[in-house]
Amino acid sequence: MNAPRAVLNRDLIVATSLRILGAEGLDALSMRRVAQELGTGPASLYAHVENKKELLDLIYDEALAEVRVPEPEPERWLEQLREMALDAFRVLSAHADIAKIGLGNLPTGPNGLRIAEAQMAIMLAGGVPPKFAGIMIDRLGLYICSDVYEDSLHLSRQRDSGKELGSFMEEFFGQIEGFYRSLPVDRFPTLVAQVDNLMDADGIERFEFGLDLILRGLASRVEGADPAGPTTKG
Amino acid sequence: MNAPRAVLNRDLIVATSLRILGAEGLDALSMRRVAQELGTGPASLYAHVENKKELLDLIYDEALAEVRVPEPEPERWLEQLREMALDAFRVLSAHADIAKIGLGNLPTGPNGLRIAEAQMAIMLAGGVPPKFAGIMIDRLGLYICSDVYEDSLHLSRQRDSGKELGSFMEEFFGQIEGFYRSLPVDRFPTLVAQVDNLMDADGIERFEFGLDLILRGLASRVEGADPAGPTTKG
DNA sequence: ACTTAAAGCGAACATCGTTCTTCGAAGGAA
DNA sequence: TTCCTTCGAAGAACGATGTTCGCTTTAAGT
Repeated sequence: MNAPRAVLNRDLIVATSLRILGAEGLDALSMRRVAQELGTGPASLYAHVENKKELLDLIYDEALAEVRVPEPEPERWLEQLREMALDAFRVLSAHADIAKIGLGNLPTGPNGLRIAEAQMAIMLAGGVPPKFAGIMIDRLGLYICSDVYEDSLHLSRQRDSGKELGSFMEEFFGQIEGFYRSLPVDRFPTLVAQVDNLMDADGIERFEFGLDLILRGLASRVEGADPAGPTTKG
Repeated sequence: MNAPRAVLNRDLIVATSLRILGAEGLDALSMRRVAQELGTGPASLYAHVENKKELLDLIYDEALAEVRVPEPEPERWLEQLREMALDAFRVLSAHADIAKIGLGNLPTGPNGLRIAEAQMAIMLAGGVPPKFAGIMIDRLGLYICSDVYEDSLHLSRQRDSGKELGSFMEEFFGQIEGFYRSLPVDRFPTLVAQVDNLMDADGIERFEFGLDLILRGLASRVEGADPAGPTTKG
């Protein structure tokens, strides 16, 4: 019986984990589940990976590989920053609740560094003061990750409920809306009156709104930049 | 033997949990730990609390009780919004890593609602379009919670290391800085050149910078507001 | 061919959240 | 007072988790 040895390796473990994450979510991504998928036991994984945290960091950076980075065009620096943020949002959203891993971990993997390098280059080319650019990388990453993470919690709840996405969201937000409407008007007059404005706007809309605020704020601190920001919609 | 019965109740459990959270962190806050502190077993808690998630939601709202809310002054709406955000940041930071609970949970507790009501009232008084105000409450809450959460991860790591806070932070960021400096210059030229600008600025400074961006961005979308934002520092 | 270093892997440990089940005491009704 | 109902207290256990220990098996080096 010449069963092939050394079938296990780091890349295979990472790829398998990423597949499980996408299909079943972060809660289902246990060491045992990964091992099971590879036809072995959990102990076998520890020869290739320090611990679970390292494995998570690895699959996070692996997911970031899909984020595209452009060559800096000084005239379009704000638009480029915006495009990169939207692309990162798209990629992270596509990998379900991976954003939880990125929250609070500054980028040390090759792809995280690649993205940070591109952001820094774009901002410096655009004339953003280096000190601002340094903090901006941090703030942008935090905003993107936290927003995707928030969305992922809804998806996780939907997965647990077993319902179909559309009907689940409808029911979920319907309940929230009903809750807000049932609040005592004397204590929360403004909130109750504005329920509609609290509830409309879906995920991507909210993300773009906040991103636009941040970029407008940055532009207002950079000399020569259009204070109206990259978009003028609304 | 008139041993007092019914020593357990919701408020006592919440208060005890909040004390453990502050002293030992979120990781140490298990149902068993809370029960032990109350001299009983974990099963006893379930008579007063649905499950752990509900308990966490309760202590989160309890912590929010410390956030002060002002009467709206239409002329100072941006400053008031800023003051509330800083106050919430202060309160959440004081309760260690409680911010993780608030991430992704829209406010349904009495204190969360009280804060949202005040924010909405301030913005409407200041002339912010209701649709913007609705999203702003969401975006501000997300920004505050995610930033405090990021900080709490550092504190958690420091707690596990057993070291004193100052020396831990110094060592931690020293390692990160060293790592960045050791990167290959040909692949990450801009990043390596700007290490100093990536690392300076401590927690509160970063938070205020991002908050300022968001508020400037909002001001630029509201007619009649000062496009330079609430502060002009930097 | 023999040695050695390391991967594979079953079993176990210490946790965790939660549930089942039993016990006991408070409070109302007769 | 005495009985009965109700519900909180709590021990034990279930199924999971991340991780470690120790043994076996294999591949590579000399």
